[in-house]
Amino acid sequence: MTQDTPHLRPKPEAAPDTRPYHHGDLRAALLVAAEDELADRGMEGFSLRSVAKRAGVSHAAPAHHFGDAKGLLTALAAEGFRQFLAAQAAREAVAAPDPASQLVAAGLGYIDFALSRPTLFRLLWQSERPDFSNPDLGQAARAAYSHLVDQVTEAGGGNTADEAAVWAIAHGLADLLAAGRMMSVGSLPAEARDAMLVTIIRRALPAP
Amino acid sequence: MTQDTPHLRPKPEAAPDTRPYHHGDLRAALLVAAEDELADRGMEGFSLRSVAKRAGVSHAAPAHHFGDAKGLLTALAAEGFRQFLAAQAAREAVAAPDPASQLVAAGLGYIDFALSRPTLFRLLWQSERPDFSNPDLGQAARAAYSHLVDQVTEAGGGNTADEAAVWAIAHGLADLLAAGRMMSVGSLPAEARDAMLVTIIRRALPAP
DNA sequence: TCCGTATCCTGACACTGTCAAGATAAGAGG
DNA sequence: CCTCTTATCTTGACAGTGTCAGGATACGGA
Repeated sequence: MTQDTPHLRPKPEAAPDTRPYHHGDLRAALLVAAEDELADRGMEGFSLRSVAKRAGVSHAAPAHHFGDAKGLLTALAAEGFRQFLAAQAAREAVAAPDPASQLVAAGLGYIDFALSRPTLFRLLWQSERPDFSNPDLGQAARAAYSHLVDQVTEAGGGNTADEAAVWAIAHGLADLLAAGRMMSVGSLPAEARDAMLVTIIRRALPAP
Repeated sequence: MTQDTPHLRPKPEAAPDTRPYHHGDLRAALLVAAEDELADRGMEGFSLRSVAKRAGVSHAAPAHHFGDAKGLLTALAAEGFRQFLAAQAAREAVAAPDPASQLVAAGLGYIDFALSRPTLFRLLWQSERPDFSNPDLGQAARAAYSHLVDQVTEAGGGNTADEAAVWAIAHGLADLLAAGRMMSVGSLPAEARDAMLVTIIRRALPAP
């Protein structure tokens, strides 16, 4: 949900030409700005001062809401994990109700998320910047894992190998496609690409 | 901006500064120092000045050999891809000679590399810092991909889905294990872990 | 109304990467 | 042996970064 930041965002009845001293909902605005920053400059070009500038606020303002940069990225990662689960749920909602189809749909949602928000995907899975001992983030991350385990169990798998195989193949596809490294699949048109992904993911499913 | 910082740096005339003005093989030393830096401080804590300090050289010395930080990381990534292939070759050398076993061995080598050098693995596959249009790096990266395609072809698979499935499952396992996210597999003792990985990778192999 | 306090700003510091200019050593040609 | 050229390395500077300290502002009760 990248917003286009056209101009100021005053409360409708506020003074039109002067930005109020108090932002109103700076915390949410900073999270939006942080995701825009990640999308624009990548994980390694991320700058806290630039995020503050995007939100139209001084360079030290984020500290009051998030402590430091790690705190901001921790909050963003927690929100990201929730949206990550939502992307899977969106695919599951339009898939056949049998467990195997639901599991494949979850894999497609996994990949959808990585393709539509590649840098946020990296923040969740590969970055060392979020604080994963944070309770909120830890809970959000565990929820994602639990969802996988539940789906595999319902699809008939019960052991470690079943879980790991499905997880690894979905994650591997997501990561390689998000990084633009798997062009043989990534350059296909959306429909053909989805069909290909379904074929691949089905290989890792527990044998019936 | 520390202009009047007291430089308490007594260059001892009496004490022999045995370090010669010219290093001798600074380029190689910087590559070693850079990998140490990545291993110690992670991808996001990497500092060019710190690398120079590790090599016992001034902060601007790396510029002459690599241009800028991107240049250093590009050279390191090229070297990394060659070691990445070497890790696969090491596993292949001790595996059965049939194509399927060789392909599984390559997958184990893929994972070995990610586990023994996790940050370097990220530099190769997820970082935006290396310049992948660099000829040397491009060639090294293509060699890794060609090796995969060759192995899959010999193992009887010929289509895109075959290649992608094996690649994705090896890469997914490597990335999740290197990040410490797949503890159900990662916490196993080495021998049991390898057996588990073989079981998982075989699922993605082309059907005979 | 008034005041406590959450919110936000300004200024400073130690870092970072990169550029410019000078110092030093190695090697080639006489 | 002596100069000259060139590659190598150092020093110093600048803008940008994250974070801390202290001051300014305005919201929300009392």
